[in-house]
Amino acid sequence: MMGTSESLALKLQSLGVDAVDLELALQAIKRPVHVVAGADIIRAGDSAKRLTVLLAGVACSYKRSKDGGRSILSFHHPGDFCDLYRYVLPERDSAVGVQALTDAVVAVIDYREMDELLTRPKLALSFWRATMLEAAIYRERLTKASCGTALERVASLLCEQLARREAIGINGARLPLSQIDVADAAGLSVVHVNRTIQTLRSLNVLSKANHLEVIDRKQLAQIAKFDGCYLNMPRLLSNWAVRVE
Amino acid sequence: MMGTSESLALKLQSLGVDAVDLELALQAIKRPVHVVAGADIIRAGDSAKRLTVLLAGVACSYKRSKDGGRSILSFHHPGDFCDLYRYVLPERDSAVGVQALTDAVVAVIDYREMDELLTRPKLALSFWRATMLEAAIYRERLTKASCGTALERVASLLCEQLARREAIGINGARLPLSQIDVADAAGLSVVHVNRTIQTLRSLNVLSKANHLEVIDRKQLAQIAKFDGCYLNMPRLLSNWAVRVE
DNA sequence: CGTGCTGTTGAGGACGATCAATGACGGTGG
DNA sequence: CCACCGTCATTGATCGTCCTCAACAGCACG
Repeated sequence: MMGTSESLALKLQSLGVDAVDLELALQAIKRPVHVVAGADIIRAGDSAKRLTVLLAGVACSYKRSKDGGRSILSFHHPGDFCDLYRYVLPERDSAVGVQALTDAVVAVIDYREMDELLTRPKLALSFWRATMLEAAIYRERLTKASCGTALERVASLLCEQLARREAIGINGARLPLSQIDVADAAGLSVVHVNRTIQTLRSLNVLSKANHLEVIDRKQLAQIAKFDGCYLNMPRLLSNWAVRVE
Repeated sequence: MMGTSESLALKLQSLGVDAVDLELALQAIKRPVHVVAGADIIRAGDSAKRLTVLLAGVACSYKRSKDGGRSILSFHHPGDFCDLYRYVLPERDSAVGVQALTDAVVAVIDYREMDELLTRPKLALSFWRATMLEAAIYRERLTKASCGTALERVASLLCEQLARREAIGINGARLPLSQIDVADAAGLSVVHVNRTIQTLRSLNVLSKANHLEVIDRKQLAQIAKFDGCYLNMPRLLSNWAVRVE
């Protein structure tokens, strides 16, 4: 797990964690395990006494509707904490689960060690920041989901993932998501997502390959009306145009 | 402001603040002012060195789209902090503003005093909880906005507001929101919100009066598929049915 | 070689947006 | 006191986006 904690380190640094605290936090991470694509990392309703951190791969937080449908609330990338909410809120019965979308590696921090970490005020503030960032992401998704067209929603989703991955040192233009994942996250039908993606391909924004690969980020950001500011990642400001008008 | 801080006290208590910390927090609240309906409480892009707390009235966080449209991200009720995100995230240019929807009273906590408050670990955790709760609200709104029908969206919105107001001791069935506010928050056109509300009226869920008044909460919660758990308010569990199926 | 999953294509229909007009109400100034 | 105005609520009609259903192609898997 030596190599796999790099993303986590970058993530924590972007949250303002200093060198000493970073070392402490990394030492608290224990028991890395592999998870196969499609498996649940956290079952809804389960209430373990530890935090789960994604170290490699892509996962998603999701809810099941009673008709069996999956509604994806957010994607997780390496360095993300998957269940911070369970630590902070006494709420027993969160209906939210976390599922691996690719083969993944996760590790844990026991609540006891987390308690220790939080005695350090600056570290506590950083974790608060992580939650604030999550809220900002939801907020952004919410506006796009409420008012945006399908094209905007999908483009916005892709921008967000690319930007977040960039922030943790993953610069590839390819996103390991299926169209089904995108549909469940954007709140669109698979059929329509397919057509939307084809539109993006015909605009030379996405590659013609049968996987999800972004060719023209600038145009994608334009279509999405994407303003990366809300992600609060200083490293990104140069790459993602700030909408001015 | 003696009377107006009751909601804030209830809110903080529901976040787990103990008596001592509560007293400290309340003492940090300064300079209450009246705001008329429609006025901005916080302008987007403004970066003041103080937190703003809503003490009375209803407000909303909103974003303006470039065509002048208003997209409401969340409503604020007495006791809510309006701009916690600015304190926590260095992000300078949040495009989010806060507007009073009714005549309101707001007060402030200077950042310096907030820094003091946060040296108390339990209080810091409570503020983190507040943000986590906000995130949970966004998450819930997101699922409804993505997958729900207009009826579900509107009903869900109303349930959320009623439940949150109940948690701070406001039990009235009337919500001081215009149909325009509901439309901007639900991501629907005013016209369609109007028709949706008429449907709810014909179902005897809303009163026939020309303001927004909920008659049958149980049915409203059913229509909204509302599960108040995510609001994490112990006092409410008895009133809002937990969806089981 | 079948079986399952993802991606693709076509056709019809529903939900909600948009445009336009009218009514109801309160406030303001003549 | 009444005419005028602005805001909010309401109604009708049309149109577009996206959903649903259904079928099929490509590919990995056992």
